[in-house]
Amino acid sequence: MSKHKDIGPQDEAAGPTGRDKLLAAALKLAAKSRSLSTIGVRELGREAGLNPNTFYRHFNNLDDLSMALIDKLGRELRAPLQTLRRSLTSREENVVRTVELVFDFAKLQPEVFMVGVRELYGASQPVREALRKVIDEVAGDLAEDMRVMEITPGLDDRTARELAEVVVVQTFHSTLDYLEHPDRRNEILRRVVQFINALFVGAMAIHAGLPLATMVSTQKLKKPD
Amino acid sequence: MSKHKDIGPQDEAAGPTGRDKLLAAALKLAAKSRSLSTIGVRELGREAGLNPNTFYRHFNNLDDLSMALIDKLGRELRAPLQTLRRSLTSREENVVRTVELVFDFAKLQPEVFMVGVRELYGASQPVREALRKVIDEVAGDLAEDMRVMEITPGLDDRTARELAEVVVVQTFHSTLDYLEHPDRRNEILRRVVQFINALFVGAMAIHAGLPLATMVSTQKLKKPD
DNA sequence: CTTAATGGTAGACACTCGTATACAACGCTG
DNA sequence: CAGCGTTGTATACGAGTGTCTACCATTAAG
Repeated sequence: MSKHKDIGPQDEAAGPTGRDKLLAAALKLAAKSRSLSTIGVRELGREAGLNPNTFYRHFNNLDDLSMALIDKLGRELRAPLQTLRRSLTSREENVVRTVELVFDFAKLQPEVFMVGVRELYGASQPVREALRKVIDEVAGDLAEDMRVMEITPGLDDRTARELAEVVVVQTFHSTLDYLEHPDRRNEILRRVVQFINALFVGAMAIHAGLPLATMVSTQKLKKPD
Repeated sequence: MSKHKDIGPQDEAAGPTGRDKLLAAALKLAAKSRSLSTIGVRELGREAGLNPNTFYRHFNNLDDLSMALIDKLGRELRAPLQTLRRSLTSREENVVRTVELVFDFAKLQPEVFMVGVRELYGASQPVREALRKVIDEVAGDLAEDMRVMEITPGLDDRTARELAEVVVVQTFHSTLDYLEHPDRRNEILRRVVQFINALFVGAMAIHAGLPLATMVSTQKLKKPD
């Protein structure tokens, strides 16, 4: 039914391999309805326009397929982020630009993000761990940014790393809200940026020597009335 | 085939109603393996020691059961938090105590938390919304705390409310890590408290217009598309 | 031309599943 | 007593599932 022997100058666009078809189908199904681990092999084949058994030619488990999908996700997300990092010279715009990039990416590939965030708390432990690893890597990139561009000067590496992790997780979660509520996108972007800024400022203020007792009561930081 | 005619004195501990059995079974199954929406009616009846069809005597859907479960979760979580709030007089210990209470509660009822956080990003939209509502309520309580105890004096209500929300969500997420890694619990508790403190301090510093804040908070938003 | 590997198909087996219908035991209330 | 709503059971049907075995088509190597 398909003539995939079309050797053109630069084809492959019209003839994705069965494996890719299955991956795309899994993404589509997972985004639309349920979680990855609950998709059926037959359902998958149906969506991909393939025989159910073809699945086993390429994967052993659904977990196997999931891991392949996460690999793809990690590669597709991290690359543009690193590219952006190289293009940003002024530290003032770093946070906003980065969050904007993530959100733009989410708009372009909504399924990837929906599935990714969802599976972060999903049933399969291997999948969860693989996703944590992706997040760890992105957080590592961000921490490196923070250090090189002196976004949080003076902060020790460990704290910076912990901050980066929280920021990344929070941003990813917000992505879901961002996708689900197109009418509130500016509001959501504003909140995330505000959150990140507050977090950075607070961490540095604490690190700059404010005693912990005053931290919570904060009478020293008097209001500007 | 079964002699279920074993009536105790007149307690209810030995004889919970079928509805409760089903709820407990659902919690157990959802915590152990998959998400709520993927549990089978038959599986549920089996776990509860009941006939599959008994399910339909009490619920219409799995979503129906899920909502009942979330109601229970909300009630069981919010009450002790409010009790604790009344017992705390010194504002210095408020943050730590509250987080500790949540974590203790999580240790007592791990399944509830696991399922709750998981379903926050699950397949069923009604369930997601119900859980958001629970989080909103807890965040409302926290915001009220912050206002009354002057934890973040001078901060406008809206910002305080947004902070509270982020804090609650982050704490809930951390609960999963807390449960999954018993060896790292002190570390996780420390991180959450540090995170909350940094967030509060940073928000107030920005609000107070401290020069420290200008380093990272002067970024401008790109114009929306 | 033979051979083998790779990717895809077809059919079949033994399940599990949701749900419909019918039936039994119970506590009410009359 | 009868009547009735509630809760739980037994059975059965059709649909969907994972996976096994066998078969076909294309490609590349010998």
